Amino acid sequence: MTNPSQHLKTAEIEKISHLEYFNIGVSVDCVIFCYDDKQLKVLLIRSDLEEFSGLNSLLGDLVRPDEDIDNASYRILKERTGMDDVYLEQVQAFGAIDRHPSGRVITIAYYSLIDIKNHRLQLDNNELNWYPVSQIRKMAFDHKLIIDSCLKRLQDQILDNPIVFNLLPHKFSLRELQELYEAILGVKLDRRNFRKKIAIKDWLEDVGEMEEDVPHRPGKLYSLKAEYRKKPNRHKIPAPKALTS
Amino acid sequence: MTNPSQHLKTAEIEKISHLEYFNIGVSVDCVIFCYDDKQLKVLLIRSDLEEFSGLNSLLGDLVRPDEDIDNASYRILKERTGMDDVYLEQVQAFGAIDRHPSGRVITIAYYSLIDIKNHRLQLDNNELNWYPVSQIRKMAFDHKLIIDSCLKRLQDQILDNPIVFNLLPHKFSLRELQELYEAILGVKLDRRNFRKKIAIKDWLEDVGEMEEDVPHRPGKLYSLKAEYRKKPNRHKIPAPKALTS
DNA sequence: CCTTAATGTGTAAAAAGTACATATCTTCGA
DNA sequence: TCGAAGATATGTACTTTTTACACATTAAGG
Repeated sequence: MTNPSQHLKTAEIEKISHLEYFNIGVSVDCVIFCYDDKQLKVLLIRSDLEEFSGLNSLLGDLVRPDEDIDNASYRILKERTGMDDVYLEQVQAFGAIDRHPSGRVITIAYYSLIDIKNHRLQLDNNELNWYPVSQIRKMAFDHKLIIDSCLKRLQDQILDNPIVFNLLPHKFSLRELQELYEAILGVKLDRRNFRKKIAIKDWLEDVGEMEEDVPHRPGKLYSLKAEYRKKPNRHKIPAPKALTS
Repeated sequence: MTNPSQHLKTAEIEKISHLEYFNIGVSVDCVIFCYDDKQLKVLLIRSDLEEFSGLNSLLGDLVRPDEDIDNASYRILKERTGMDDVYLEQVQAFGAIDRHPSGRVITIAYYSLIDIKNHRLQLDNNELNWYPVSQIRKMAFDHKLIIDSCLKRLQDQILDNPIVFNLLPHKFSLRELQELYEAILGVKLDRRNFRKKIAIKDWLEDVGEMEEDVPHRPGKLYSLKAEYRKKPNRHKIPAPKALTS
């Protein structure tokens, strides 16, 4: 009737850590969304595992023992995209026994929203590319499942929380915003009803400018009100804590 | 630009598993809800860690290397309550560096809904008890945070999904159901509007019986329609898979 | 048999969501 | 420079959902 995970004293951890319990790897996988060419896209990399040759996988890495899991996902994002002020949110853990062909690795899935226009990242590396979510089929590992879970979470959140603006430039037109919602939700929306709904939320302010270089009548530009634009916490990597091992 | 978690070949895993990366423990913690005495309660155990002396903690355990994380939470529930056909759902992982005083342990939180009336479990062990959610203050580890997250998830789900019935006996009155919703959501509901809303969902069927032994006019009894009563998947513990270690 | 305490039920008003059409502005090409 | 094309901007009637609210009925208990 006691709880082994509580029971562990320092000495005991040392004793068993290299035996049964601590033989599980923990990784973080990031579903990095962007909005480009009127499509919701995800950043994927060609898998370098033989078992998954020809398939893509998410960006991920093992969590370091002295690293918070949120920080691990920020680190991956920073390493891959160079960006560090991004929206990131944990979705859930995936822990099927055979999800990793090389051993037991439990992964924690995060999704991220970035503005591709502001941060043009170097994709010279042709192993790393953006793929439209709607066209993603087979993936390495359980990554298709992870993407689906993250997309669903995103869809559930955009109606109540002003988060999609992380996918857009600072200034945008209502048409762009509507097309983004349509891309995420996978439905067509009525323009007048959409504008009414957005107006009620009172998230936006008119920046007093108009679209430029569009081949039609330009629309007004808006931006998210500052009060909703709160930066995510700075995720400094803290000094390593003295560990027991 | 490569992904260490993918890179791992069997030999490499063996080489590093006892070094840096695999020195993280993975546990599962269960927020086991029941409904009793018109209150939502959680099953807690007195912590046996010195650091948390006098505090309660959730029921949890380390995940075994050959065990699916969902199965780990079922195992804990089975061990602690004797029940194995329960509603269980993962919420998220908690992975702050210093959340466990004895070392690095990442935990995955689940919540569970059980009907205390049907399965009277032996609480002779006075280290293990039910506590009203509304009265829980300080907890061992980050378990207060975990309980709050699980409660929020539960609150978000009960309006759309017929899951609260896992907390009730097979037959129940609409008053009992309403009181349960009130206990979970922490608000008072209007009786007529509540009944209308439940009627629209069409989840219930009249069992043709009345309450008994109540000190007032008895109400009709209802039960959840069979089509919504789908048992959770049987979670057999699978044969251990050959592992690399 | 009278009191108490709960069950059971409907309607009107307000709010939110949906369907839908016309005038205006800018570009572009004839 | 004029007209056509294509997008912006906007309001209203209709439907659905949500909310607020009161009274007759039933069984238990003294």
